[in-house]
Amino acid sequence: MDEMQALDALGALSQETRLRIVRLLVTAGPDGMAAGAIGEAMGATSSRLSFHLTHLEHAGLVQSRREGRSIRYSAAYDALSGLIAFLMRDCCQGHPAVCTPAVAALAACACPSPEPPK
Amino acid sequence: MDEMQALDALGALSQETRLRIVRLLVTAGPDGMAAGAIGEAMGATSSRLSFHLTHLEHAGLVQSRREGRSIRYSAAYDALSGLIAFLMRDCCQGHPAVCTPAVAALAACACPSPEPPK
DNA sequence: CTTTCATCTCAACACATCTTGAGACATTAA
DNA sequence: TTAATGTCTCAAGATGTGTTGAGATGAAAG
Repeated sequence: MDEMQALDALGALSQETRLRIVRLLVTAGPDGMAAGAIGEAMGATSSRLSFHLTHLEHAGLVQSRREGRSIRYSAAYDALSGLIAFLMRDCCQGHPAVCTPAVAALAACACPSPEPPK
Repeated sequence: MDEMQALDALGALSQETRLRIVRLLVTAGPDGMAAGAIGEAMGATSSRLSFHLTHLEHAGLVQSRREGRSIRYSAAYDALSGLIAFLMRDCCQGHPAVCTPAVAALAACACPSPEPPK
């Protein structure tokens, strides 16, 4: 991810409705959700929702596919991890004061670590 | 870091000038840089620079202290790591597809890992 | 083909953001 | 005090963003 993509992604995520959409789609899994279901969960009108979904798609953070009458949106996991990696690489140059606590916080969350302790 | 702080931080970073200022200040170290030196590095007028620095300070991403005639700005490392941790926790709930590659990308960068292999 | 359903597109408006230039404020030196 | 330096504040204008409502499009059912 280059700087321009990162700026787009950051801008897309810096809006309450869009951040919540991404959160919803990440937890929804790779199959994603139909636009209607997202709108219901967000309490958004169809045109408002369409505006934000288009914005997120242009920023590369979600992807869409038609399925019958509805359109399913799903999180672009690679773009999200790319953004986080960009922030860490960009911030961490010689300064682990940023990355070390961030990774430590991740270890304390429910996610499996890169090397699961199985 | 809660959602509102994260939105502020994401919005602050989603602007080219401000993202570059943060990058500059992170690499400048804890002592930071005087506003004038930042402006020179960015090629920005004093009022434009002041606008962006104030924006970043309100978002909690930088801090300032007066030093003689000049004002030194420095990166708020804790806020930056807090933002990254927020993104990972928020994105990673049950979905290591985001966090695992991000942490792996970090390991490939010049930064010391949380458990240095010394 | 017509209807229905799901979603998108468009124009309009309000509001926020970024940039600029002029000037104010605070700090130091003469 | 006066002058010089470094930075901030303010108002104005251009541009960008988010919301709404009305209507268009596309897909499936009758």
